[in-house]
Amino acid sequence: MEPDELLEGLTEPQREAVMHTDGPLLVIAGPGSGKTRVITHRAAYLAQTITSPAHVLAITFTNKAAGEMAARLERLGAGAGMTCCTFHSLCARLLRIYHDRVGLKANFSIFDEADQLTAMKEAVRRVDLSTDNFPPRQMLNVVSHAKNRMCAPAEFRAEADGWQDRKVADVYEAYNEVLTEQSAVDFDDLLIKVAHLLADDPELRARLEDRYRYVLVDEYQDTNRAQYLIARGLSLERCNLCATGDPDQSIYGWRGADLSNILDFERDFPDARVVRLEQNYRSTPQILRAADKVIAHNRQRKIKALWTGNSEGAAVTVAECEDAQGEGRFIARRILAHVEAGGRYGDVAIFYRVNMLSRTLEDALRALHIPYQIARGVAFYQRKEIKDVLAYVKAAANPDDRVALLRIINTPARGIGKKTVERLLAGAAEANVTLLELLDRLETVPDLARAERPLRSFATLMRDLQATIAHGSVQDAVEFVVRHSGLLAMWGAADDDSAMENVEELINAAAEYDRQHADGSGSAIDWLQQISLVSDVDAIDEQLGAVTLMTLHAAKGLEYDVAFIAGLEQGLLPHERSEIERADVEEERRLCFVGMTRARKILTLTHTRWRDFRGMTRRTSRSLFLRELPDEQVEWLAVGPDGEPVGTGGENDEPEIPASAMDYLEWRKGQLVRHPKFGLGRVMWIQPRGGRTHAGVRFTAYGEKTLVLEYANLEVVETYEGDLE
DNA sequence: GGTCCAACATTTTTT
DNA sequence: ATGTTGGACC
Repeated sequence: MEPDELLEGLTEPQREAVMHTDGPLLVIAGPGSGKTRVITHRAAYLAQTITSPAHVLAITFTNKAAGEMAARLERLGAGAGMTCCTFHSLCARLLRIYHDRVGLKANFSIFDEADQLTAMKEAVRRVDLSTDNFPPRQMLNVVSHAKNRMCAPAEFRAEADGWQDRKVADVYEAYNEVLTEQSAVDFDDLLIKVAHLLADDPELRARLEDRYRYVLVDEYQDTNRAQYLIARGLSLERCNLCATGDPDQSIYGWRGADLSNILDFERDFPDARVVRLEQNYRSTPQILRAADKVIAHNRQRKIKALWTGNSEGAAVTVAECEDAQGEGRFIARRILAHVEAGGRYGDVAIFYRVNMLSRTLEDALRALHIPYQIARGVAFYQRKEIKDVLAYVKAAANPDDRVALLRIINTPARGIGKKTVERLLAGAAEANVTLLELLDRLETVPDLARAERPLRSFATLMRDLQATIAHGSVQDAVEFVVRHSGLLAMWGAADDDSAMENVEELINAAAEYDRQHADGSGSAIDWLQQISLVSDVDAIDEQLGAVTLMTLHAAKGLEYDVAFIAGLEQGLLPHERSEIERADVEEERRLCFVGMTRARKILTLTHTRWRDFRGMTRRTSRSLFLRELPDEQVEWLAVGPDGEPVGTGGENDEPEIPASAMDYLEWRKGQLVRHPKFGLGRVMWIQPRGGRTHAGVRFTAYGEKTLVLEYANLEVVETYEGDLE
């Protein structure tokens, strides 16, 4: 496509953004304002007018977005040679090249969450602390936060306030050591190591800036400090940084995203051009107005004038359902109605705040035979059988990766027990060799006794696997593991068909990778890297013709004709963590805003009166955000248990939220109670837990249920004339 | 050294 | 409710 053609059909501000070639550019783009189109056309325009594609770097938020951008560029005839990727994959690639400058080997591992947890446990133990007082999970959070702020252990210690903090600094330092020993990095390291590389090596920085002369960063509102430094580092001299984003869609503050990156862009680049895209081409006025009304309640916000020229559509619907099952049925029926009216399943998405909610929704969809897919790419790779297979490949590809090797040294059980492993670890530490190397000189390890024989055959297995990896395809490597590791026999013995099916899928994925790298550019390490960096949305397939389920976080950047948001309840959206721990209700509101603005034509928000949570039922109250909707053009429905509307909802008949536990001292074992939904029952047990009071109540009609007294809205029944049991 | 069961905490969101 | 962990037992 010719440069002029790239400008066709663009509005004035869009054209301005596309044609701004040199110098800093900030595009503040409201939802549905054609942002993707603008950055794609701008990248193509750059590549065709003043530089070659090889000098353009486009950084997106997910691999999927990167892939789509590459595909669009190709359609525009400007794709070849351009780099489209995420921050993480860019950094991983750079580190494969410049690994020695940051103390890594070329075949370094990328630790996923589970690996990180294992490493953290070791770190806590190593500094002689108890995992009870320093929970590894929590430590990882603290460390990740520090890393996102580019705060190294030494600085962390300098800021430390009190004994506890200093100990955490020790843990942080030890954790990094544990990773480095294994030539491993975590997700945050990918970013901060590259950020440091750029800061500490001016010559290399200049070379990279020359390589990537034009940098585009999408979803800039969700970048953290390290990502900011990388973007800045790559545009230090030429300042050819184009950032696009929307402060109202910043939803990753909990992950260290720093809104000031986008808010201070003009201060960072005083001569920055700022383009605002405020016209929405996506949604009906009803949807946009509702979303705008909600987001307007945020106080820390720059006012943005969202408007649309789209024609009027249906009112936004709010449905109050009895419980999660009713909610699922309601949504499923609506989807069916949409399809009966000529719509397609693929037009529809269901969003929710927490993954847990997908379960009942899935049940409801399945019951009505509605095809669906869940955006959950990572979940597949977290399955035990998949992790086991991958651990073999990892351990062979990076012999320093102790976490991987220890995972599989006795999986399946082959007679290498805890004692033996301890001896091996001690032997490896003493001889300063990797475990894998030690396996080739077992004679130096004392007291192996009957473990020696399995060790020798394990050593042979791993050597053969390494040879397969070196000479064969990725598929060969995976198949070698499945065939020779004994895993297959283990699943067979356990009658675990799903494990075998999943591994089949893994082999397919490996084969697909091989096909895409038929030119010999692939490697097992690269494949593993790709897997480490998949995101949930990467798994979704628009062509599938199925309803798509995903979290609100995953929904960013996507759009659907018909969108549902489930679970608009206090404690869920906004999530209770944000209400209590931090004053982050505004981020929750932005999340709600993101969800609402995904819809093109029909937006339906649902909530339930009762919600099951960790095995107990509790009364809910309507989300704050529902109260913030406009009065006009919102239809309030009350939905019966079967999922059919039974009237108008929206009245305020709700119980006032949490009464203190003190009010419930009257509850005793054996007490007769009446529940508004389950009817008559008897209290079987009471147990205070975490500031709430849990109780088991046996209902005449519904059997025994576990309830939270503070939420359950129970009524004491003093005398009862009838027959209870 | 391996297996099985019970107690326990837990997850909000994700590269 | 579900998954993990550690301890008892084979």
